[in-house]
Amino acid sequence: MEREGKPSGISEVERAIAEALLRWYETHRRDLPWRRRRDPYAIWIAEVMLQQTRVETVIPYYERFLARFPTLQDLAAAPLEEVLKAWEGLGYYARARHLHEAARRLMEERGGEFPRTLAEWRRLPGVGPYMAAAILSIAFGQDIVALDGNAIRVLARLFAFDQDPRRPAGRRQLQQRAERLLPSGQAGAFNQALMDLGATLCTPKSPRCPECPLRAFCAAYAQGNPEAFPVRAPRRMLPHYDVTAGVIEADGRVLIAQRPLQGMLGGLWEFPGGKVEPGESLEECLQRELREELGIEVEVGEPLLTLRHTYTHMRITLHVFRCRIRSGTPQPIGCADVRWVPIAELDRYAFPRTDQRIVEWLRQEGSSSLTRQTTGRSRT
DNA sequence: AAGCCGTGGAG
DNA sequence: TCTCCAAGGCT
Repeated sequence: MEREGKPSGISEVERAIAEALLRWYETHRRDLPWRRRRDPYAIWIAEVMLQQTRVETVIPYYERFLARFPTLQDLAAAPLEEVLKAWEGLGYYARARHLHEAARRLMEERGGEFPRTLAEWRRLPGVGPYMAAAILSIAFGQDIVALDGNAIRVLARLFAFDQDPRRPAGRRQLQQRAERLLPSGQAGAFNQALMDLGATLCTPKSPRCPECPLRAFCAAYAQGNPEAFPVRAPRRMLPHYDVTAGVIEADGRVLIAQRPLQGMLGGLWEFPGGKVEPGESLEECLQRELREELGIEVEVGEPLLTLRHTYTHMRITLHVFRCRIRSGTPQPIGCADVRWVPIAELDRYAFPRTDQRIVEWLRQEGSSSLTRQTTGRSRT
């Protein structure tokens, strides 16, 4: 008794798995902001933000972003700077640049109409195989499997899948096996059910198998080693770098530079500086960086603060110094732009986390020195 | 193919 | 303090 529109040879077990999954999802699905609506724009924004990012982290960003850019038209019409500001602190900033560029293209080339095929979605910057499938299944109800990290983990355990799902061959294999499970007309629920299951029960460490609706079908559970799946590659050691940054104040303003649009933290603003080279002192590094990036000669003053930070592929210790310009006028030589900004207006610019901490420090320093001044004046 | 790309929370 | 890693995509 084959159902229509499905691959042939769907077994009773495969049907039972999908049924158990969907039944569990009906009662256990998480109430998330982007699940309260079904328009492609909202789903798209959520999917971009959720890349490699926890739900709890995304929610406040999502709410603010949709309030600020309610429609595709609003997003396309906005300056990139405002989109980056809305993204500030969320990380992986290329997502914001790609999202903005894609919105502009959708408006210009399609009159604001969203694609309805995988191939068309994939042509948009920032849209990969997962996101295209997720949007089409969730927002358009198309019968397409969307495998994210959660779904991959759930399925790898369900099948005790011994290949590496990050490699193309393993990925294709898992995709095919997932498609056999997909109940037609319910791909959106099916995909999200796998994600919720992976996020809440079938977690990377200490999965809560006793509560799992798929326990009876799970090969890894039967073997007693669910944590062994999916197979993962060993981690590499993170290199460490010493980095310097300069705070240059003049006439009540502080100098900030915008990072090049491409590459790490692209388009964000920072206090200029850079990596210390072998055999170089912190002061020498800062002088060299400011000469190379801004074309100015500086005198390095007092150290202000030291920050540690871990990025995806390196750790840094950031040494922040006050600096004074000896000669030259700052120009955007090794950066996208340069600006003198009153400390009170720094919050208009998008900074990476480390520089946000410097901004915070400057504000406190400013208010405390203001307190000192006020106290001093009152005594005079 | 494999390295790059942020951040914060959990354990 | 340290490791792991979360609704991936780009080059």
